[in-house]
Amino acid sequence: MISDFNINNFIYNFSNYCDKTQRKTFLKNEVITTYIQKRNQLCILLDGSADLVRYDLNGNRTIVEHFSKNALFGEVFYKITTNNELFVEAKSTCTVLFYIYDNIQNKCNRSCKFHNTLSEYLPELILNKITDLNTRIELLTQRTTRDKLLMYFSLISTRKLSKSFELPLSLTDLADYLNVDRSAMMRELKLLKEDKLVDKIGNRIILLYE
Amino acid sequence: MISDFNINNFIYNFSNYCDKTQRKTFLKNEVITTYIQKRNQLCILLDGSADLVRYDLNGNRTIVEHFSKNALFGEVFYKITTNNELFVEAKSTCTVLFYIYDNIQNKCNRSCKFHNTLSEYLPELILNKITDLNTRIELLTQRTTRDKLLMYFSLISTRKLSKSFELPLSLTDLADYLNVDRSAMMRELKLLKEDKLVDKIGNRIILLYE
DNA sequence: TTTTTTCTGTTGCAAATGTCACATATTATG
DNA sequence: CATAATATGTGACATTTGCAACAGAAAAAA
Repeated sequence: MISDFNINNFIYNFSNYCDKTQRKTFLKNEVITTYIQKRNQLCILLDGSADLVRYDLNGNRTIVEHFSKNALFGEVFYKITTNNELFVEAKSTCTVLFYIYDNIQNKCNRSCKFHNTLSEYLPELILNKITDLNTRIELLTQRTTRDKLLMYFSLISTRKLSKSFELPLSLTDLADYLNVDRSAMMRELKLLKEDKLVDKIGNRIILLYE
Repeated sequence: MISDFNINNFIYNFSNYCDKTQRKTFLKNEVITTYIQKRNQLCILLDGSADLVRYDLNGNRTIVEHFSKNALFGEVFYKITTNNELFVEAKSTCTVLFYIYDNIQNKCNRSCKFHNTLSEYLPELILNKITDLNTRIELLTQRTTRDKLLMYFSLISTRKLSKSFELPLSLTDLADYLNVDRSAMMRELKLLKEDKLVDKIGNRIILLYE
């Protein structure tokens, strides 16, 4: 397991010494990158959180992925298939490492400490990314809005080790993340309350089952 | 880019010489593995095709992922979050390499040719897996059944370099892959034909737009 | 071959979801 | 602070989707 200390340590100490990487800071709501060209750009979110967002022709907004600290993203991971534009938007102040991924073996030079360390950490970061994507697919393949909400709540509950937690998202964003209409989601949330499965006090969700 | 020749060559020649791997063949419809325990199993599909399938409590069947030659799968990539059982089922005769992934650096011994070669190829296989998962998410986040069908057809069309192609799936499987009810999907398919966007002759789909 | 099973195609109806419109609350911003 | 912008919450109505049931076609098994 990679500790936050380790990864931050390695990035902050070495990334500026490698001429193939770039480190940049973004304010909330700034666009970190777009997936339009076909660059081999690989990004590591060193700090903050961000969303990969798509707007379709009907004006629907979808939060395709949510990234938090140490997440990997970027165009290397994407084959452009649709005409829709994809943006990575900062949800808070973000520090991002940009890196052109040609080949992990293809280091800038043999003794570049940054690249050696990146090679060491990358497998675990990648494994985390894949499990995140699989979890995302599990969530999206829930058949009903109710099931999506319950699974989402269950995920956060597990992460926070509590049946009661603050939503880390606005309800508007949650609907865009679950790929459902916001007002339809609000209705389902009300039904969950009426069925005494979930309680909601302000921004706090309390799971009432089990 | 990894050629099929290279990867098969390396696997078939070396996998038997490494005591940390296992190679096994499965017939159509056999269960290759389940995602129940939390082993660090990593599998490489050397030949054939397979589906990751989930059955939920209501009897719905979902094809979570589809794997073809050189795909990676296995429990390493999965955090078990739901109670649902996940199976990997062979769709044709499959050859699968099983490998316990503790650490890619953690080779059986320094001179094991298999592990050295695996280390070399794995990054590209992983990159392919991530792009596949991202494409899967794009498909699942289409808002309507019509959009899902059109995107799916577009993906196959691009892959086959033709507006006319045989469906590689039964319609029943396609519905389970798009996460929609089969008869509802059939209805939408009929509407697509009526709207002259798509033609369907037997198993063959012809895209009529653009 | 015959029989059985699975797949395709279709329908009416019920249920779920999306759309729109609006009021109020909350949060940003000048 | 006042004002604007955004988010929450709700309801009536339209549309989409799911469900169940069935018949015929195709494929698999005996």
